[in-house]
Amino acid sequence: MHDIKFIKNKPEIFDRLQKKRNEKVKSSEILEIYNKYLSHINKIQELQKIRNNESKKIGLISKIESKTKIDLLKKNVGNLKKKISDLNFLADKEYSNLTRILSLVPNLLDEKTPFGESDLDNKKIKEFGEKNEFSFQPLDHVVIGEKLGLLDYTSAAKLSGSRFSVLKSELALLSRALMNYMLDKHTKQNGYKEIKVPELVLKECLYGTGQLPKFKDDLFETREGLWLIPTAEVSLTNLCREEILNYKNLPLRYTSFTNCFRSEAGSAGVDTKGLIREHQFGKVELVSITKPESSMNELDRMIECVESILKDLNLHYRVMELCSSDVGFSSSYTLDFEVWMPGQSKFREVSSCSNCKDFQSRRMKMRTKNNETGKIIYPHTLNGSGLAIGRIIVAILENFQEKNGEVNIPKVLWDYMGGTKKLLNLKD
RNA sequence: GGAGAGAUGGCAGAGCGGUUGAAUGCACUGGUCUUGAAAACCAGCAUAGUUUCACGACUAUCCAGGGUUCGAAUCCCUGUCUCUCCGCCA
Repeated sequence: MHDIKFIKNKPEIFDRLQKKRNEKVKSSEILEIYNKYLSHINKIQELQKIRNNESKKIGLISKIESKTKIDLLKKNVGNLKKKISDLNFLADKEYSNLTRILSLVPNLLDEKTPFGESDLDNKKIKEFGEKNEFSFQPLDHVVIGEKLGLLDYTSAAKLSGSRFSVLKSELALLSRALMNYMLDKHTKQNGYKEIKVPELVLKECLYGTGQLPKFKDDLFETREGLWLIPTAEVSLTNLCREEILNYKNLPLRYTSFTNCFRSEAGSAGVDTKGLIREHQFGKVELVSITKPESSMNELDRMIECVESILKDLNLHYRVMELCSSDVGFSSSYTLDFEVWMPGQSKFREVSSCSNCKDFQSRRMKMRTKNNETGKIIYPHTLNGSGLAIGRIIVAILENFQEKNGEVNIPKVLWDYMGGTKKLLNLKD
């Protein structure tokens, strides 16, 4: 949510940065509604002041004055009440109009975010490792998994239809190993606090992080009005919704493994089979809540935490700076991590790290009191995948496959795999 | 799901329908004292909004939404949540 006073004071910046996103909103229409609202509010407060004074007067003189005189006073206040409630009705109308519009306006882009018209304009800022050499034609993860008898899409379709997976035996274990390894890394080495959170949340949470009201169609809603989270960012960030956080405790760093649920409404026909794009997938998430001035440093730190995992796994990846058309609704500046997938001959996103600045904290009324100034301020929120389990499984299957169809497990996972170092082809 | 109790400032916890935005304690901030710290003492300390160059003034808020009243933290209704007891259940 935007600070209306910012729009009022710096309309040209607001308009320029929204235009950079290709958004149509104009500060002028927003301010017009806001000014109408203010004029009602001013009148209301004036009348309320009179009402309060008159009521106090009645209380004071009620024991001395005659009944008729008091009744007259009461009648006058009664008239005021009617005017006040009429004006309140008008003010409420303008206010809900204002919030309805503002709730659909995306975050202001950071000046660092490059301009671009599609994901083709994203800028590569870093690359680590290099493409594996294969003496044979590397296979896609679905083929590898099915050949090994560890991925079962017939069963998945029987249970839940398309965009679901059934993982078996060592592959199910690999999924669990990755979760444990990543959580251990983030809690023991990277300073994050592990939290186990609900995966069904109230709509207020989704409003707070920015998925609602605009992206309703991407989410699953239950009959009871609870919503399945599309990412643990929702649950973790909303832990601090409507809180005044202790300034001294910042930054807060949370990590959690959850299942994530996405309807994938807009991606019909794309990646319909496999672990790349599923309705349900596991992900370890990182969330940081920081003082405003240190959020960009925190993003750098978060990136290192994500990189530490990719390096451990020995994966070839690149870091992309998202351009203006590709940065998400709530984010101001985003970096994506893409891992090379030889079976598909392309880089695929496995993590996205965003600085949402005070956009989410304003939406969810998360605040903190600056000790030095005594002012109430909005902290900055950041989130990053650390990482998406399904896509990392794809990366492992495709990058470490051998000619006979077997797959080597990265060394850091051996202990987590109970000593299993390789996915064996037991069929042949 | 049934029966009862409750929801007040960062936390704990008072509060007769009329200067109660709200006692008190803790926490927090500043000061005195101390080599430093602790302790003690003194002072400050809710949030949102309007208005003002500023000091300030004003308005709203005691879970949420309605209602009664000239006036509600205080009375009434509805909802949400929490706790205790019973039932059911991973």
